[in-house]
Amino acid sequence: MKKPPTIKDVADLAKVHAATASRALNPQTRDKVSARTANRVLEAAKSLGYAPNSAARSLRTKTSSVAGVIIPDLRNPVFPPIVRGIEDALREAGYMALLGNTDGNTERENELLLAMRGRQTDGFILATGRRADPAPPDGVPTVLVNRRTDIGDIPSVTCDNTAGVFSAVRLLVDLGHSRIAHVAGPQELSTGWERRRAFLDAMAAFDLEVPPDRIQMSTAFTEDAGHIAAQRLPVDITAIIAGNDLIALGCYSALERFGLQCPRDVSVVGFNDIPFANQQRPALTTVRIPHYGMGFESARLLLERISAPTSPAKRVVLPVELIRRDSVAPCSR
Amino acid sequence: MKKPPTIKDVADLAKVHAATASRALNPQTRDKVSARTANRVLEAAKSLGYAPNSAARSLRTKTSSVAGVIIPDLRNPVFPPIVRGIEDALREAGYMALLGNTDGNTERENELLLAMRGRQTDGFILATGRRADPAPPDGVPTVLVNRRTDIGDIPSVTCDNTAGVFSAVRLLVDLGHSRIAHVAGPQELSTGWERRRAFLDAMAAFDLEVPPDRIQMSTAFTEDAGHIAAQRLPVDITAIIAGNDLIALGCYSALERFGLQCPRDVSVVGFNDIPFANQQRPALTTVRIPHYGMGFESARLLLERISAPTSPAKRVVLPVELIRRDSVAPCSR
DNA sequence: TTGTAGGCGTTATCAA
DNA sequence: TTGATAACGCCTACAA
Repeated sequence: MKKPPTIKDVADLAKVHAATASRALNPQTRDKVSARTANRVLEAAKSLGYAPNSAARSLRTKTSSVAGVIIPDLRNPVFPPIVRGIEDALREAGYMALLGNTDGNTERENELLLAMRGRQTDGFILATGRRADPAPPDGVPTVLVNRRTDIGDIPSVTCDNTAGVFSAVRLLVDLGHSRIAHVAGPQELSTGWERRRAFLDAMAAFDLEVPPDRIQMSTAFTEDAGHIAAQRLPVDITAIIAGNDLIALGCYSALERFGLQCPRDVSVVGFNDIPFANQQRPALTTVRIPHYGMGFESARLLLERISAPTSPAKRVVLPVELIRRDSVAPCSR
Repeated sequence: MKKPPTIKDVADLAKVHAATASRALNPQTRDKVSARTANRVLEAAKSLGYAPNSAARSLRTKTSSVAGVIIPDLRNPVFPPIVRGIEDALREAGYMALLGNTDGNTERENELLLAMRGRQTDGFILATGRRADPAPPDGVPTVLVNRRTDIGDIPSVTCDNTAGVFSAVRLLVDLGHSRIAHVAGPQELSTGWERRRAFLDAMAAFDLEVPPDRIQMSTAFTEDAGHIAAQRLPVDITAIIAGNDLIALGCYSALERFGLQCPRDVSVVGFNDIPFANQQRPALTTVRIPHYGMGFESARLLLERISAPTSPAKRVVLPVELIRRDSVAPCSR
């Protein structure tokens, strides 16, 4: 178990001084070195399998090229592609991701933020979407993904929830539906709140009534919670827009329980287009959101902020796409 | 945005030398300092909001309390729960996870290993293990999860693929099947190889023939690859054991294409029990593996190795469970 | 273009 | 028990 090579080893092998090796190794300063020496150094580095010691570099430069990524739970199917997108964008810039799960627990989130900041994290990407979250640790660049705060003081990357719900409502209206219900996600999360908001706006735009009992709150973005909430809906509805796909699946099972068939009796639209949405019976009509792209963009935005921390807080909104499958049909009642 | 306090600031405030402050702050060495001074230092630290600079500490101690986790692709549904388990176990020990995806690309894997090692990673958990992978070069503690090498020189956490396949074969045999086929995963991966091996052994144990064309290789653990491989199977088979669930879904669509019904004409068994396996039509019978537990155990094992690097390489094998659903039925032919 | 020197914050070793 | 000192590996003025 020998110790990894240092820049000194590389320099010795290339017969230059460590300072020169440093300049040759760093693309930023490479042009302050003759091309010939630079090549020699680069080759020496490769032959030794040299990797810069980032602790030393961090100590010197006060940056770590590491971003903290904090999400509620990786097992929620929306997050893997987001995290993957983040990682790909970070990698392009030589950054890596420190990952942490909070299970929606604020205390744990704060612990994680503290622990990561102690590890010299250059910035944070948070997907832990409460609407009223306190501003993150000051001075450390932060970007929100898939959520945003009510006051727009933190840069964020979200998808166009409003347009997505509007297109779903429009589709149902075009199919003749008017008694449309909404099983909303948790209202303390920006996604749950925005989609309910958009639902009300869209229904109003189409001059359709929404009696209070046609909106039921699901306590979580899960199939079980959706099932429970859907059972409270009145029986005269002909279509449901669900807060997300898992809630939509909960609606499926609730309908089944009431002896109703989808889409014959009730149409259902989800949100997210998770994997396997197209394999459900019936295949789920849903609003596809660009998970990977949102992750990717959020990392780009973070990198931007890291290099220009005082730039104004952008809010990026990515377009969504309605994917029509078998869970919607013309209104029969 | 003023710079954070250093140990020197704490020492000055407590009127001691920095070295003493360091001893007082570190629980390990606290007893080398008088209780009175220790208290003074601790209070000074708190009042300044002191947090140690982990870059400096890493530089000095060569440890970082960070583990590198390298997987092929987070979007593959088996990995999120594994990674989550890893993270939970690491957190218990004050560790964090640096995550990297390789897409099965060896070059990228080496890049990642290098970059992570440069970041002072204390150890690695690899879920990318090809069977013939050489040991990681440089004595950095490493654990494989969900994979292992043919020579057992690297600690690993896997599930009992052999028992899983045996129980699947037994179920099918009990249902009267004898012309059982296997759509195997990639043979350079230990999971693909072990399951095929176990299939042959199990069939032999039940005195059943396996003509060569009843084993077809899938080039990847994906639905598409499974579909393609399944199309090459002879038509007289009455049951398929798939290398994993995604391959099993590929078998579903291949059967459909041949006008065969599952389970009426052909029974299908998968492996892994990914989310939504129970929502397929028909609901997939499969071998459930303890994803989260494997991740958790692998992190525990890594921590063990970090504290005792020369201990013998354990190989942990976790039990699996056959989940019977609607994709198997008594043999009708 | 290259070398020299100093310091980032912490901790381990040695001396008092 | 405490203090002084050096060193971890890298980067960057500054000097040559």
